[in-house]
Amino acid sequence: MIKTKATPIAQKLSAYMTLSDSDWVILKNWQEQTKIFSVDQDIVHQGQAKRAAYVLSSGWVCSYKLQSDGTRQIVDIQIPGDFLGLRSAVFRVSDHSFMPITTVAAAVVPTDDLLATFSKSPKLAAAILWAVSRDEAMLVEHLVGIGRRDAERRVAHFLLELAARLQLVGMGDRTGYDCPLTQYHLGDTLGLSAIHVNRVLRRLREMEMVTFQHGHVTILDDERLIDFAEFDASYLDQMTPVLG
Amino acid sequence: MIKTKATPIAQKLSAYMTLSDSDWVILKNWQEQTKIFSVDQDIVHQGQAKRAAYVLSSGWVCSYKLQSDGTRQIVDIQIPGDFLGLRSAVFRVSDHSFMPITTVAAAVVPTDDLLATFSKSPKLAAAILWAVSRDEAMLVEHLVGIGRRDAERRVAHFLLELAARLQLVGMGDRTGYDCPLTQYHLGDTLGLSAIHVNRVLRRLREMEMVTFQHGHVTILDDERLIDFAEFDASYLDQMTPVLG
DNA sequence: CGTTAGTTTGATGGTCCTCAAGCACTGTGG
DNA sequence: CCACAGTGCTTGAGGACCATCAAACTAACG
Repeated sequence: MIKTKATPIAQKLSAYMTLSDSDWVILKNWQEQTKIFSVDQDIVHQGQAKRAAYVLSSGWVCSYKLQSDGTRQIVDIQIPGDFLGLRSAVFRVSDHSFMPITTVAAAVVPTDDLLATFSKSPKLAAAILWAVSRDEAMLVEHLVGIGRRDAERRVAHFLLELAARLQLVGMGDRTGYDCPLTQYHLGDTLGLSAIHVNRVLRRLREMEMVTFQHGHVTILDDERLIDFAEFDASYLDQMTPVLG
Repeated sequence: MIKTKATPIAQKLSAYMTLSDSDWVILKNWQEQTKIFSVDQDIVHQGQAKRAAYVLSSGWVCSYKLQSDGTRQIVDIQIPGDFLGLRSAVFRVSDHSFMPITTVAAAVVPTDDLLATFSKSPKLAAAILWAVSRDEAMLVEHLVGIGRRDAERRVAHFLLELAARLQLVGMGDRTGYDCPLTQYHLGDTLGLSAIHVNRVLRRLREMEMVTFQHGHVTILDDERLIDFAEFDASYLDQMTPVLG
């Protein structure tokens, strides 16, 4: 298999376990039907005749919940290689909404295909379950961050998590990554006001640990930042399966 | 089937879908091996020869994460009928820890039995997946609460969620329920200090909406409380399956 | 009857929000 | 080519919300 042509999802899953040739073909076939979403155009699932999940092939998405007073809580940020609406493909949940942050290309995976994959390749099924499990671990970490970390650690931790995730799909390295999020996105993700996010970013910059300017996150002092944020990446990659 | 002998898990799942006689038997068989945990004795999964999940039959548990500075974030509260360590039965995740809040009786469900159940009864499998999905919806709602609700709404919302969950297993009604949580538990769950929780509870009491005293939550004004907390129970029960 | 766990209240201060305004950059239409 | 609007970033001032420290009180329990 030619690795340079690997889709983000294939890159991500193969970092977790060795995929067989047929697995690669299955993942490649998922790319057949692709949808494009443009910015600020809500990705809606309701009322579709055929229920489907998506896999992001390019672009960023956020899943969020709106409250009656107009405030928004971003629950999760999706980057290429991430699933989108996997649960809502199986359950008719009144769940969160999705909104593209950039222009997005997403592969459509019909529920039937997904279930077929599960029976065709138990290994791939395990890999997908791993990805889902990882998402939930991130959700827990997110909760801990908002509940029990101060603003600076919260921002630092989030930027580091993004770094780790992006590296897995080849969209960044130890020195940094491109990031289309605005300070409003950061605020709504971390339970802070955008204004406070700005001040926090300034302080982190002054501490010469990380900068976030012009759509690019630059990690100046890897080690000190990780130490400061008490970032422990184990929740992202130390998950090994019992079965398979 | 005699409903009075129903276990909490059976009660909960049957509220969601009609279970066949054989399903009831499977659930009953899960009760064969039961473990007792006493208060403050951590429930640990690591290093066990045979991996297993638990189903709470009585007592309350909390799952939490500790931080290096000593603060604790409670991620979820488990009540009778809830699963415990379902994911960590399948994945070797470095996940959160569990601690009993009261003395706890938990049915041990070996991973093998669980997987066997999935193939034996697709309907029961769907019901279990529903329960898991519901847990994640609660996690999301928890995140939104901590991120974007003020302390009073946060407490009110949490007490209402507990009410709804407990009613499903017959441990409470519209007027209230017994609750073994301390104000420290509430604080660590909601990202508040226990002291502030106390003040908030006093205010809610003075507003004559809800009281929490002597281990009992009394809902004084159902309607006004729901309105105040902007509590929308749909994330708890409006989830219907696409399949099955 | 002393000990411990949990609740309650007061005082003080810090973190973070809100309001307000200025700045930089981008794309658009006259 | 430039005015202008729109979006996002930046900084300041003032204040609300909630944490922390301290201490008294109550209930449960051996």
